[in-house]
Amino acid sequence: MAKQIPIDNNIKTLRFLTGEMTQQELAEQLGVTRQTVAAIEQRKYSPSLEVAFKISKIFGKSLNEIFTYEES
Amino acid sequence: MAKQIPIDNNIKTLRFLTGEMTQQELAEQLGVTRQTVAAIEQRKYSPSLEVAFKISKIFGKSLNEIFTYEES
DNA sequence: ACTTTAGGTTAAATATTATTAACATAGAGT
DNA sequence: ACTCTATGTTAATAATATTTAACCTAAAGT
Repeated sequence: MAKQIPIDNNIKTLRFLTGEMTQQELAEQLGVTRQTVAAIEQRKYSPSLEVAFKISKIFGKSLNEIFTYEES
Repeated sequence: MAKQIPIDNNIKTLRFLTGEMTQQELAEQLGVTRQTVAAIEQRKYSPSLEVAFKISKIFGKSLNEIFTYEES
């Protein structure tokens, strides 16, 4: 199990609430690769603010509704 | 004038609304350097989500109250 | 059994963000 | 005029995010 970063997200849940959207479809809308979406969902690393904003826009949620910062 | 990234912020304003906080003081609270704070304020690049969350916490504002994404 | 699709995972390369040190300017205070 | 303090700026480097390609498994459809 690889190390996780301290920022959690509910992208995976939101994908399924949005018509069974696949990682691939989300990636295309974001302009990133499928592996990047997978890595973000698994908290391998946190996305750039720009990608975070695009995700936020796609799901119609505020940044804070999607991402949460877990204090160490 | 160097290129600007598409994410705006009002960190500079918030610093002054918070007891004349300097870039140096903010940088120390964030655990980054003064130059990083200066670069972010001038939109040289957007901060990592983690740094963005720390800024958000220091000023007691949501991410969307501090950062805005400007559509191209 | 075969094929397709979704997703997990890894390694190596590239792009972007952040650090450090240095030098510059402008304003305030003495 | 001199001295701080805050800030802007640049170059080189380090750290992190993202890409690309590859291989793997599981589930569903045929």
